[in-house]
This record gives sequence, C-alpha cells and structure tokens, in this order.
Amino acid sequence: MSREDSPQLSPSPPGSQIDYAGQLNEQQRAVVTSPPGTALVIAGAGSGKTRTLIYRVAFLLEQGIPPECILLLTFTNKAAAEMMRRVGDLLGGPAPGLWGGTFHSIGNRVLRRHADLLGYGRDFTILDRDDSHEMIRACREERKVETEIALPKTDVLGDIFSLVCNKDQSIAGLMGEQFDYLLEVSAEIAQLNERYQARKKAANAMDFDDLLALWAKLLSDHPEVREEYQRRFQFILVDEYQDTNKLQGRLIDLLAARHRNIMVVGDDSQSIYSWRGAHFQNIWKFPERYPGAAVYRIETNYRSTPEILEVANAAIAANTKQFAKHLAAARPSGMKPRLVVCRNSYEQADFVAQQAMYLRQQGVPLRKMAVLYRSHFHAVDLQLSLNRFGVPCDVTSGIGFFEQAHIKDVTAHLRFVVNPRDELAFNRTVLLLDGVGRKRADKLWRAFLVELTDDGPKTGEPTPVAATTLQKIARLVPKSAQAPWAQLTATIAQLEGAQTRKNAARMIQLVVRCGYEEYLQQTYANYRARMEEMEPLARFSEQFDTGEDFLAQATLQTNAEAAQRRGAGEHEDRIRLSTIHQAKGLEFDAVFIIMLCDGLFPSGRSIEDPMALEEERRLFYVAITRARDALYLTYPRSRGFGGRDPMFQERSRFLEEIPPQLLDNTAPPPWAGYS
DNA sequence: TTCCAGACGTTTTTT
DNA sequence: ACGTCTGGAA
Repeated sequence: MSREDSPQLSPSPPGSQIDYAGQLNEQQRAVVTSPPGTALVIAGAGSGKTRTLIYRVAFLLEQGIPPECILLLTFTNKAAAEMMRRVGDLLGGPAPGLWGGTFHSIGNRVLRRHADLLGYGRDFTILDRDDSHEMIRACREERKVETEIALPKTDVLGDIFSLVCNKDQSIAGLMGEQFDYLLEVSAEIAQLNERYQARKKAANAMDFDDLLALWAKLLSDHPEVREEYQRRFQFILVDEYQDTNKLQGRLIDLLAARHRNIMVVGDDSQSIYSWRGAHFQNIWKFPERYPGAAVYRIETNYRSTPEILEVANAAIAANTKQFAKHLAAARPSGMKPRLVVCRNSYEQADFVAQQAMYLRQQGVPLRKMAVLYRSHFHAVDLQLSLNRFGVPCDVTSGIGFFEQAHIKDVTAHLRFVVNPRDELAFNRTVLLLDGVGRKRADKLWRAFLVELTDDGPKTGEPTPVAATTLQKIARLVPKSAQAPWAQLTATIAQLEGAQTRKNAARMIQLVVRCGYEEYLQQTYANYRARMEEMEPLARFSEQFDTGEDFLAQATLQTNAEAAQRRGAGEHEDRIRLSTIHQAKGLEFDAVFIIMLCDGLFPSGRSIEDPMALEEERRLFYVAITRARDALYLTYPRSRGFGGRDPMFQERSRFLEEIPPQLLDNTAPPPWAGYS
C-alpha cells in the first residue's frame, strides 16, 4: 500500500482561526493534532470525546484537506448532524462535501450510486424492521406448504438473519454458537434465509443489514469502485467504535486500506450493542490488527462530580473484560448519589415527580433532568404520575414517528410509485381496500408482476407504469372492491404524473385526499391525532429533492427526528424520559435511574450468561455517567404484574456491588412536606 | 376469503 | 395492558 500520496499535517496550522490550546486539554490536543496514520483513542465517559472529534475534523479542514476526502462515521444520525453543525460553527460556515453519518446512511449513499452493479435498481426501497418481518413471514408461509418442520417465530428468524449478516457468519456457525437448540433445523433456516434474500432482491428492496452487506460486497467485488472510495477517503474517523460489529469493522478496513488514516474513538466500558452483533473485540484487538497504531487515552472526566464518578467506577469494577482506565474527576466535590427505596412503582413514580419539582424550584430546569430505565415499559407508571403532578415530560418512546401505521400506509403509496417492484408497498396499499385480504393481495401481486414484466417499458424515463398495470389486473378484484380499486388506480395515476412524482409533499397530500382520510376516520378512534401528523410528514419531505431520498431518510432516521417533531417546541422545559440506550452520548444535571430490580435491570434474560451480564453492567455504567451533579437510584420493593398480584422484587445485584458508603440512603427526602 | 372477537402469551435494547 | 394469533361467523 503506497502512502506517498498521503497528505502531511503541521501541528499548528499557520493562520488558524481556532484556539486549540485554549479549548482543549493536553490529551485532547494530542489527538486533535496527531499526524496521519492509524490511531485508537480510548476516551472515557464525559471526557469530551465528541468535542475532540469535532476539533479533529476542523483541524484537518484547516490544513487544507478537502472536505470530500474526510469520512466521519457516527452511531446515530443525530450525532452526525450535531457534529457537522459544530464543525461548521468552528470554521465559521458549513463544510459542504464532508461525508458524515451512520454506517447505514453512508451505505445508502454509496449504494444509490452503484446499486446497478449488484443487480439492483438505484431506486431501491429500504425496509424497516416491520417490513422485513412481513417479508420473512411471507417466505415462511410459502415454505409451510412443503414441509412441516417446527421453525422458530418470525422475529426470532429475523434476529438470526440479521446476526448472521452483522457478524459475518454462517447460519450453522451462529446456531452452534448461540442457538444450539435450533441446530437440527439450521439447514431449514438457511434455506429460508436464501428465500428471504432472493425475495428482497426481486422487490428491489434492501433491509438495514443489506445497506452494510451489499456495500461491502460492492467494494470487494468491484475493484474500480473500491479504488475510487479508497482514494477518496484520505481520513476516516469512527465514533463509538466499541459498538461496531464485524461487518462494519471489515468495511472500515476496506475503505482505509490505501491511506490507512483511520482514527477510531470509543470506550470499551460503554459497549452496549452486542445484541445487535457489536463485536467489542474490534476495539479490544485493534492494536493487534493495526500494529503500530498510536494509542491515545483521554481520561479526565469533565462531566460528573467525583461522588458520581466513584459510584460509576464501583459499578463497572466487577467487569473483567476492559481496558484499564483511571477516570480522573475534573470537577469539584458535590452531593453523594442517593439510593431511594420505594414500596412500589407508584411510590417510585411519585418520588421522581416530586423530586423533579423540588429540583426545579431549586433552579434546575426540567430539560436538564432525565429519567433513565432499561426498557420502555418500565416508565408507564411514571408517565401517569408526572401528568398528575403537572410535570411536562418528553418521552423518547419505543415507536418512532415513521414506524406508525398511518405514516407507513401513506408512504407505501409513494414507495409503490417510486419502485413498482416493491411487493410490500403494494401489499400494504392494497390491503387498505375493503374486501381485499391477504390471500387476494397475494394473488393480485403475482398477476401484477406478470403484467409488469411482460410489456412494461424499460427502466429509465419514469412512466405511469404502475397505474396502467393496476388497470390491467382489475378483473381479478372481487366485485365489492371494484369501486375502491378504480379509485386507487386513479390515485396512483395522478401520483405518477411527471410533475407530481417529483414533489413528495404533494404526493402525500394527494394520497390523503383521495381516500386515505376516509379510511382513517373509519378505522381509528384517534383519527384527528393521526390526521394532524400528515402535515409534519409533508413538511419533512420538503427538504428532499427526490422521492427516493425522502423515503430512504424516513426509514433511516428512526425516532430521534420524531421526538423533535412531536415535542413541537424543542426548547420547552420538559424532563426527558428515555431508555439508557437512547440516552447514550447525552448528559443531564440530574439523573434518575429507576426500576433497579433484579430481573428488570439486569434483565432476566441476561443473568445466566456472564457476557450478557457484563453488558448490562456497562449499560448501568452508561446510565450513571450521564449525570453531572445529582444522581438518584431507585427501585420498588414490589411490583404489580399486569393485572396480577404484586410481587416482591429483589433489588438489582448491581446495587449490591456498590459500597454502601458511596451512597446516601438517609430519610427524609428533601421534598418531604413540600407538596 | 374476510373480518371480528376473544384467548393467548409476552415484554430489551435500535440502524 | 398490550399486541398477535387463532378460530369461527358472515
């Protein structure tokens, strides 16, 4: 690998407009101004990791590296947007051409340019979890006719397919490793997987995993494309490297093979995505894979008080697999974190609500407080309680804006127009009609495909091919659905109009007006609420030039965007309710960690498996280190189980691992007598 | 074949 | 309390 075309960097750029020395500590500055080459940055929680990355990018740009030669990979779209914005702030203007985003979104970007090399159209659809679930279900149904073998549930299959992809593994291998009880059906599962892969391709659709796998395939199978990107990306920066999986690791290696200027940044103690295939050996073994890589450590914590850090260190201490780190507190001493034992989850909820009110009275804005929990359903009682006390909150709920049924119904129409081979979009659209069920939809789809391939025009100039094909198969539609079918055909014809198809907002409007609104009225009691979300949907779509682009982003930008959109005013003062996973990378003045019961946190599924338990512990560590000044750990002694009798709850074993003297569990609470 | 109602089992985390 | 699945009626 030649490196003679790699650029040189000078440690202090002449005429720099950025005050590196004033804004960064010594450790951070060493990273920011490090020479080209491979670097591993182990950055502890609260050590200004994001800041360091931003300054690194700015530094490179100031050195004259063209923005399009830098690739910044982050874990969420939100993080990417935030970093791009802050880089722009530093440099006094945005840096157009700089590539930043999640692996999936960059994969999407690359594949939009070259998908035809892999036998896909560039207008391919992206399937979300729901869609891929639906497709696997269909494959499975098809299979059932032939054999009677008991297969696992559809979502287990989905998980298996996904893991196989992300871990770069074979079905049989994965079965042996973590699904030994399925070993005997593994051949069957492998076959089903092949069907699923083929079916996606036939539908010109990619699921999330394909965005990575096909991207990698593109680079491995097509030297000229590989060369192009290897040449282009002179500097590659990867955030949250501890959460990358094997496939992502391979992608980075592929992309960086020419210049070998990779900077990976992460904290192995915060690796919390192994259930999704994250392979924290990636960070653990990085120095072995890249001998000679510079290793930097950023170990000063600017976020939390020493009292909170001590609890964090104690919480993670029981883990065996980690880089030794010594986080030093930079801030002055504060309050001891408090342990609050409650009788039940209602009392716990009331405590949080009242304590939040108390803190607000003390001058802490609600938006600087957060309640964190292991799983979404841990927060239901809390929401009621906060409502009752009139404490406004923002829930980063489980279901994202774009995953809601009514949103997906509408976008299915657009998907169908953009990509008429999209089987799922067709199904979804057609199932909305009264008198059409699964069976009929399937029959119609097969007929549709025949007509479409028989005398459909060549791809290229968009033509109203979907509507005419719908027209052709109208004879297969039952009498009761003839009128709605004609209506649908007319709507699709309008959507396919040359002017309309370029304007997603207009398309949405059309779908809603041509029948979907009536459907909503008839179907949902909360018709109004759902209807009101059509406006934000249309507005969101306006920022994209093409329908493909809009649809892709709607699928890729899962819930972060939604929270913003639904909360209306982002600057309103609300307490944040979030899973720990979603709180990653954020910080708050006051943090409540609730439901610290054994079996909930750590979750029941993880307690037999030592590796899984270590991950839960890291999750706990992530939660603790979100807090700046105040930390409250709470659990209910008993818990109602659905409608059943309350059950006694064992406190989380993680609490046992914290020396009691680090926590304050004295009564009475500060808010006593306050209400 | 569709649609509805009631039973059932079930709950981790997300791009 | 929730959504998904199944079986039976239209």
